[in-house]
Amino acid sequence: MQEEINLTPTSFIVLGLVARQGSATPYELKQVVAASVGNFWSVPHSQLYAEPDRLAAAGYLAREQESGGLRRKRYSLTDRGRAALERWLGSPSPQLPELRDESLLKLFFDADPRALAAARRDAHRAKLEEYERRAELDDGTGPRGPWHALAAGVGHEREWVRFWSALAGGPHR
Amino acid sequence: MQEEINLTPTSFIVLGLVARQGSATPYELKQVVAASVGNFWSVPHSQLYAEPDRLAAAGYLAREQESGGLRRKRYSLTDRGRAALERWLGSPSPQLPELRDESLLKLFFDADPRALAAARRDAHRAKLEEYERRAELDDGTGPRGPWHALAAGVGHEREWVRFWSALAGGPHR
DNA sequence: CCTATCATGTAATCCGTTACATGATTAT
DNA sequence: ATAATCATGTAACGGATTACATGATAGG
Repeated sequence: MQEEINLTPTSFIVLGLVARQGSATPYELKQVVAASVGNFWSVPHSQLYAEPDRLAAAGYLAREQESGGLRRKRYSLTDRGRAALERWLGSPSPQLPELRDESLLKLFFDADPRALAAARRDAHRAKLEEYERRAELDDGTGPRGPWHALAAGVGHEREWVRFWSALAGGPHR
Repeated sequence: MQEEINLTPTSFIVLGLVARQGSATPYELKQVVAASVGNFWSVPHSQLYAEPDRLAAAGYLAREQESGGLRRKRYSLTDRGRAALERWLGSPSPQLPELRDESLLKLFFDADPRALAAARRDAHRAKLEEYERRAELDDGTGPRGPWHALAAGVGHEREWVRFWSALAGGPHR
């Protein structure tokens, strides 16, 4: 009777955000994804409508129809969902993530480094500055997870600014 | 008569490798992907059978059946394929890549940082050492693209070793 | 000779992307 | 009022992953 599904990272983004909010509608998920985790793992809004239903069908979320005018669907964690989230949080991730940077592919296949590098440097610089601004706003209250993730993002962007800058500036061939 | 397809990064990996090799069979592609670009953008072998056919149907690759015992399919670039590859190499990549690091998701959702960090640090350290070994082997001949990509990988892994080490070692909460 | 691994594919499923669509709010 | 944007979805398609399958080669 309960559908068997396998849980993807998208699933855990939904479960994690619903856990943090207590309950959420797809549109609320869209908002909070955009403002937080979407910076390093974005989810198109259509998924934020489809995925909660998938999770509900498998018993990880409870779904209630609001009775008000919009009759929106609101989701909250079931015990099963909370357990799955906890298990995931406690388990190691065996695979290293892949870069999957299209510019790096182009570089690999001998695109002109100078031409690539300047644009990439600027793009990463802009992202870096955005993160740094955001980091300044953090007041130290609230969960530490997002703060750590932000710190990771800063380091990451900084490294890429370094790499592409070096390539844009100095090198010979 | 010619199918319309849109070209994904996987397409360009195939086109780029076929260009570099002159011609290739799916199995050869599998080998060379594993040894090179697969380090930062892997492609499952089934795709390396399907994708060349897709590209051939759209006129980007020519396909010939070998007459020998195995009758393997061998692909080579058409003018159309070469043009598409060149166009791609010369165009900028507008989007910044996303991290999509599952460990970072867990960190974001308040998994225990210490537990995560030690394992991540070691994994990235191993990858870093592999890259550094490979970099030593490079003799400076051959195309510069892969060399640059390797340098990027070294910087990237080094940064992650730094980040996770800091998290595993010092921090307080 | 037998077994394990290499080599070479095909098939099914499914998640994710993209496009389409429409009612509600806000701005002008 | 009208236009624009916000809010809330649905539908179609396709590429990617996973699983299945089988012939060749090499090791024991």
